[in-house]
Amino acid sequence: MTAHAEHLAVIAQADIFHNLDTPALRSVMAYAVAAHYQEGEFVFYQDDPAERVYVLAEGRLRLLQLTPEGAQINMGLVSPGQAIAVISLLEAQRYPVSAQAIGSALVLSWSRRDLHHLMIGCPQIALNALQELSQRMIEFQDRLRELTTERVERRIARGLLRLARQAGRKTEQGVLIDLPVSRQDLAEMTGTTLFTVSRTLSQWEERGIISAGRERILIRFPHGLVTIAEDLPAPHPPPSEKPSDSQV
Amino acid sequence: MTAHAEHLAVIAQADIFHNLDTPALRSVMAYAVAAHYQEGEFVFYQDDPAERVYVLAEGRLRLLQLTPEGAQINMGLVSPGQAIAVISLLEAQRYPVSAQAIGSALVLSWSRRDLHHLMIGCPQIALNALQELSQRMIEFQDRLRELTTERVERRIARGLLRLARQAGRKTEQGVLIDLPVSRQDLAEMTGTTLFTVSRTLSQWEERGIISAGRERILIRFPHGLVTIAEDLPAPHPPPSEKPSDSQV
DNA sequence: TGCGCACTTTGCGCCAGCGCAAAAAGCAGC
DNA sequence: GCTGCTTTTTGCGCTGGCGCAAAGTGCGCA
Repeated sequence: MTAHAEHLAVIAQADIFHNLDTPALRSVMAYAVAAHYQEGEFVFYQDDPAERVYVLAEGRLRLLQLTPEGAQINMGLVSPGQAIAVISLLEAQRYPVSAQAIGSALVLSWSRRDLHHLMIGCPQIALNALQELSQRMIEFQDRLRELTTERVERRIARGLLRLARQAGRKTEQGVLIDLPVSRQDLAEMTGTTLFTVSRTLSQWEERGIISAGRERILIRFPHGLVTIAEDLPAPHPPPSEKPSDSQV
Repeated sequence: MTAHAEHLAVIAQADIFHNLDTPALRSVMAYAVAAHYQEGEFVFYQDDPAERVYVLAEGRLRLLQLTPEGAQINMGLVSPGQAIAVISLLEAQRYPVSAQAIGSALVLSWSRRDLHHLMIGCPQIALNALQELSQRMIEFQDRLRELTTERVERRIARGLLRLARQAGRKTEQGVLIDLPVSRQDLAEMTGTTLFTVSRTLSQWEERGIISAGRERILIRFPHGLVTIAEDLPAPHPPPSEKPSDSQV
């Protein structure tokens, strides 16, 4: 389905189309194709020929990579305004990951040809894309470093903080991860197993740092997580719900 | 030092300046600054304000990232023609890694302003940069996946194969890694310790797959490494030097 | 030719985190 | 409220790979 005028605002919000003037935005829109996806549907599959560049308008996407053995790891979360599959700009490439909708999602996309054409006419788009990619690159470098040098507990703490940043919603209880996140998901994101994640979360729950349920995590005391992530000397014990463990 | 005409050929070779016409190349050159570095010198340091984009003309660079604890990991190798620190295009960023010369190196660089200006005038440059970044992104994703899902031995095998691809020189003995690579370096690249690397290489040496010395690695039987990297059922034993272990 | 340094090997002990199995707890649909 | 499915917890055993110490080796330099 071709994009309508209603999508113009969305396009203007996207990182990759920042700082474009209205005529430019209009021509971007003219080439856009919009599509809806339901929970669990795939926007594209890893290893398929990369032909379109996507921008997420609404909802969230999960990026998955399959290992040769069939195991699956979570390469990241896409929030509205982000572009994915920029690799499609190059000829004869394949998608390096699969993109799957979490909940329902609205996605805009452009063919390689069209976006290439738009970029030539409006280099700012290419610069924006470069910007976005660079940022993501840095994030990857950090994850890589964490993975090679840090213990599991720290990695999980960081993973949770990252999630909170990307999909956290403040409530009076604390920061709620506004997504169904299973222990398995967290394990994939941090390079460990669901067992270890489960044990670690339970431990944090006892300490009052978080409060976790089935595919639901509430961070009650974010600073506690930061402490673990940065390996600081444990600060004040968190404001626990329970009356007084230490005084009994 | 400002670039001279002699650098034009180098510039034309760089991935980021592919497919430019001669006038464009000339203006690129007009803004370039060339600099030489000796073994071990740093082109830039992590966390310094990112102000220039670099293209390696000759030699090799090592990208290093420091952990908060002071440990250091090897984030990659830069070969001639590659661009680094593209992040500098954005305002107010800092270099996410340090870049250090291996042997002597010739580096061209452009200021944020100038390169930005060049890209606006010639969008192809931005597209090329996007291309280069995308490729590197995929490599990072792969490393990330390997790190979370694969055993140490496989990671070392892959690391070695990657090195061979980037800096391998064919000889009649096999593929020689044309760089001083210590066990420590390999350990940083693959997320393990120099002890484990040492043990693993010794083992491979016994099997005749490689032949290693002080900061020197010769891959005698690349297929053996591939076998390990892909976890295939061990193929023919390698054509060992030693007369006949199995028949004695 | 010999010294000193940096890199490498090897032995030994240990434990963080994995892997599995089985039980428990949520959740959804009927 | 019951049934069945998915997610989560927990116990237990195990081992890959780390960490350290000490000895060995190759290389550059005087």
